[in-house]
Amino acid sequence: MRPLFHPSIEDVTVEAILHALSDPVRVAIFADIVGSDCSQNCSNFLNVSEKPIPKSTLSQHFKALREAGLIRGERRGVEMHNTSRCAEIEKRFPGLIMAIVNAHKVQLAGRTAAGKASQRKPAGRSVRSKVH
Amino acid sequence: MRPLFHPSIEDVTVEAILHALSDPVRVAIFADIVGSDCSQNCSNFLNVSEKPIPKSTLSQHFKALREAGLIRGERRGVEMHNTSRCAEIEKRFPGLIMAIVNAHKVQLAGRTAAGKASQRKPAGRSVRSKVH
DNA sequence: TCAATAGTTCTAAAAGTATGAACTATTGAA
DNA sequence: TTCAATAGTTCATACTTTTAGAACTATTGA
Repeated sequence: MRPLFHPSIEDVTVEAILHALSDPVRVAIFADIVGSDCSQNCSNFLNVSEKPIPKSTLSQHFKALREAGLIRGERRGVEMHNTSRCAEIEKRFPGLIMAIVNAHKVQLAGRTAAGKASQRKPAGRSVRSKVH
Repeated sequence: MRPLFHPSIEDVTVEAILHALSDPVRVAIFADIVGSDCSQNCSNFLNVSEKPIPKSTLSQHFKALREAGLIRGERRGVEMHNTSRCAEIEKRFPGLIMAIVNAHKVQLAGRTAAGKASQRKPAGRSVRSKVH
């Protein structure tokens, strides 16, 4: 178990950030870490989606967020303590994180409203499970 | 050759936008379309990267941008006319596109400066070609 | 009608992602 | 201590997505 890799802020790229946050599970995790910016560990996120997510998958998602420079993971005894690197990223790419987190709120609000109004499922196809 | 698909603005998702713009070639294309928001066709982009990009790949990139709702493609005689859907997206997700395009400018500026100062290649590993 | 041009679609290979199983590290009890 | 429990990582492999050459389609102008 080699120590976790965290890129230094100059090595953080927009592409990596966008890629990391283009996955619904990862934004959910990230939004949560940003929201309550304190103790957060993997097992809290076993149910971010409808289906429970296997822990190996979750671990990979955390790795993706870490390596994109979005979060910092630190071992606290037996579990993991994750914090967002918002402040650093804000300096490097002003407004980026805010805009993305905001857009997600808008989208979620829209979906909730639509669901309440007509009890239908969201129309948008998932990026990941799209059939070509 | 079925007519090109364009999602209606309500069906555009943040995930799809981020995913589309998490590819260096696609942001380059998109930034270009946004910048000079007029006639733009695929063959103008055969050299956006160091290596020339095959036209089938380019076509797929344009498709990705279209299906994410970022651009609109319209046939103009023998070639394609692409325009950004920034205005619509700005209404749905205020500030999102601006922040992303901006972040890319910052990154590009940083890389150019670093290159001029020390003639070294950018340190960041590509998201796409990362070895695990 | 035909050649040239611009782009799409098809297909197979390459790259990336998900997940069960095995493994590692830390803690707190017996 | 030693050991079981807990939390997370790594490995192997199946599955999905992306890439790019080849074949195809649509439009134009000679």
